[in-house]
Amino acid sequence: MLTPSEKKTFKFIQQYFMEKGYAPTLKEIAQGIGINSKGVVHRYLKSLESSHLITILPNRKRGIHLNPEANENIPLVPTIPLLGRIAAGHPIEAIEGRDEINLADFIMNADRFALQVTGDSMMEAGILDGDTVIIKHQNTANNGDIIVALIDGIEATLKRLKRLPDGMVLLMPENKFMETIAYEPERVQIQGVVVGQLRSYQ
Amino acid sequence: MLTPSEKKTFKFIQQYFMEKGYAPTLKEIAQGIGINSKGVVHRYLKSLESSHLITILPNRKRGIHLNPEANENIPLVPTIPLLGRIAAGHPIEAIEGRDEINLADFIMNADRFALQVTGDSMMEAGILDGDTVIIKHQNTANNGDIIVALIDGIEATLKRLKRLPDGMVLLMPENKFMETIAYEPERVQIQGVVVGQLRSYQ
DNA sequence: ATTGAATGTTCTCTATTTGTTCTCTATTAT
DNA sequence: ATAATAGAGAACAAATAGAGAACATTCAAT
Repeated sequence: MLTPSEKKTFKFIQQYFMEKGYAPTLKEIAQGIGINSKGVVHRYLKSLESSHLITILPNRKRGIHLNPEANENIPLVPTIPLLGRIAAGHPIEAIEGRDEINLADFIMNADRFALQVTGDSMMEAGILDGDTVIIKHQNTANNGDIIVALIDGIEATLKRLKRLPDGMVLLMPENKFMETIAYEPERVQIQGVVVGQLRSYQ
Repeated sequence: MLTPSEKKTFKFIQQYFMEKGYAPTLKEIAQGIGINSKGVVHRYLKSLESSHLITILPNRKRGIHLNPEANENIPLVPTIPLLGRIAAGHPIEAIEGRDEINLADFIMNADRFALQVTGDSMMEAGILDGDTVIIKHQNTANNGDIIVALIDGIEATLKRLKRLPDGMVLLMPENKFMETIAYEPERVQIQGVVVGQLRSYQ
């Protein structure tokens, strides 16, 4: 069980690692968490090590390793540290005010469910074959929303929605090799709207 | 059976845990439930402990554990139902064996963190401007992995990795308007590998 | 190989915060 | 009246937080 100071220390190390690519010195950690004593920092590191969150290479300068599979961090809150913003050609830049992502906020909710996407019809919108989309269940949608639509009560499809002034409903794929199709409104039933998307590379 | 004050105390502790990830002090609980006396809080905690709702680590600061069985109402594992597979032109098809996605498996781990992506350099790999990528911290990577690389110790970038037989390192964007650049291996430091990606449309 | 500065390690000391155990009082329902 | 519930707050013990000195080790420059 970590004390707040130990948690703070751990987060600082993670952040430092990302920005610089190597571990901080004790002095840098001390400054980073707002104290002066290297000795105190060392004590915190020992504690983090016995929680298996880090490994200390004895006597090595910047000899701190972040441990891969550390389950001490029993996540009551499904969060993951958000370390910053990455853009080609710049150092990683911290994001003010937000330092973690709460997955519960991000996705979970009673009326949400997931679908696994097959096919490339939404490729150009960044939704690839194999991705999972999070759908909010609702029967209406706005122009431009990506929706799950049921056509003629049988076919299900994931498309971007556009309603024409004359009432026709366009279902537009995001793939230049596929065609937009127009339907009479009574043939199209909206089942939900895409509110999130996730992909695993493992 | 719990008295109203004890229930209030328990709920406060649960809430605090969700928000901070560690237990509150007696003083914080007292403030949280609107009283002044630490002693009174301690009495409530003893009662909660004998109801097996919590465990108290003696003399430890913030030494309160929530007992798992007591947390049925609060989802320990963040999951979302996986309803099936959607492909253009077919009804939604159920996926056997898997009926929910565990976000904790998906993402969380001590050596994972998130970065927010700026720019379109990985657009054709389905990673768009504004997306969040989940990075696993590691110093090596395989050909074809999408990595966070630090170039000359300064620039950070998200690219696909390819090593040439002659030792040069290619960092390849997934955008036909951008160019692959080759670096001497010593200029490129691998900071992590993309293991997941998420996007919110809200 | 030597040297010196930087860094890691181990301490002791101090202060503050927090947990624990009391006793005392007030209110409410049975 | 009695018991159960709520609360205040004092007194003490223990954990946490921090400073900083002293020494050991590493590492880069010479």
